[in-house]
Amino acid sequence: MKEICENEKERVLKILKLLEEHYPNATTALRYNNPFQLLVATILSAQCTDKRVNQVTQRLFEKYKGPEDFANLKPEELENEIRECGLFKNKSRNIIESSRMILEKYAGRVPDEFEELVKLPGVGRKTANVILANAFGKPAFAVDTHVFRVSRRLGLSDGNDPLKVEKDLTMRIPEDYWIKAHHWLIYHGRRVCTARKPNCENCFLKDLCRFCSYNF
DNA sequence: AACTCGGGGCA
DNA sequence: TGCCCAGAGTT
Repeated sequence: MKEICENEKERVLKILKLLEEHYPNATTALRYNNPFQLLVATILSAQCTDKRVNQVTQRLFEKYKGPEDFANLKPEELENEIRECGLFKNKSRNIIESSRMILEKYAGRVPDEFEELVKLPGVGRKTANVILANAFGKPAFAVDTHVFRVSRRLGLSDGNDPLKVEKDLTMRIPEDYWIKAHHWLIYHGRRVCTARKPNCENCFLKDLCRFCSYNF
């Protein structure tokens, strides 16, 4: 039993090492370390590429900096600024309402506790963890659809819901890898381990992957 | 659990 | 041109 666990630990570390080799430039996808600006950028990132979010926020933050600038915007004004990110009506309303809550309830500061963050409209489990990890340097593993799918295929988790996957990943991956691993798994999920037709034949992880072991 | 929001990416 | 998506909220 102990031997199996040791082998599994080694397998996880090998996976991480290969991911690091192949995706050396994985950084925080959204540039902003300022908690509020990261919050806005992360809300915008739903169902949208980070490349486009960065384009939009670069413009946006030249005009509007902090929650006081967003709180009094008319929804239509903000909608026009963020239209290219899609889902703009929801995102606009959520950003404005979150800005107001941050001003009224949190004295203009983005809260640094998970339970408070998820009270903000537009902030769910994934967004809250992105902010905790990247803006506040707190231990958190953000699980999005790519992380969820790829982790399960790799056998990093057998969880059927994002929360269980999150717990498994935090158990199995060393904490100083969490932010990087988040981006590695996303890149891999987009480039190779896609939802419908994963390119297992050319995958650099195929020898270590549960999904491939089971299917080939 | 299924539906909605939505412009952009990609085959 | 049609399908899908680096989520979250509502029913």
